[in-house]
Amino acid sequence: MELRHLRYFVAVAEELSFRKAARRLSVSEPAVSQQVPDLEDELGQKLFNRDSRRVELTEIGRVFLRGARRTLASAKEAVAQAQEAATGERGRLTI
Amino acid sequence: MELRHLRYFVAVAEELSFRKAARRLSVSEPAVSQQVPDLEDELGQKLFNRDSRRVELTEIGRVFLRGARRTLASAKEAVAQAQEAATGERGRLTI
DNA sequence: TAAAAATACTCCATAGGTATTTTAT
DNA sequence: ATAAAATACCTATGGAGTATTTTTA
Repeated sequence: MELRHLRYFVAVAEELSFRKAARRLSVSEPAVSQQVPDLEDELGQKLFNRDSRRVELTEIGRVFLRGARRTLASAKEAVAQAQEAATGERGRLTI
Repeated sequence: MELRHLRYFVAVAEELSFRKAARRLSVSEPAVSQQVPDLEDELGQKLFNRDSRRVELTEIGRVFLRGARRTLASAKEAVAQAQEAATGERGRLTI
């Protein structure tokens, strides 16, 4: 599992559409149609109920969505904290 | 940035050795020697001071280590929660 | 000179694209 | 008939391996 899987999953969960998620992610729809099932296979759990007409989160998908968002936010924060630490360090050095 | 970068970074940070980290990750040392600088490049920050003799975390590396661990733990927990939800759901259905 | 990281190179797995098919309304 | 997901197929990016070089204590 990589952050890419989580990014794609969250986009589909928020758009409730593979096409719209793909557009938002700036990738093709088949790329999303590949990665989401890959993630489901790795988890061994269906995250969406879907047919050609509607996409909806499963109960497990709703649970995983919280964890996926939390993880992506954590990654983002880790980067931000490193940047802040760098700024702080530079500040200390150049004073 | 992908979870792979964080896994490799944390392994090096804990082993303070690219070789030992590679062994622990069951990959070759050059794989680690490639991914860690890739991560540093993406962050725009050095995470380790290193020469052929010693590897040590930078101040920024120490900050990022906390975030990387937290993120990996979050990903792990997200999976665990999905599995637990699946177990609970199965339980409810089969009662 | 020994031990570890970095580099060079090669290979291949897979992410992603285009085209097409399937499916449900 | 339409719209969206799934599938087929192909390409190419980049992750990873082996061999080698560089570095420094």
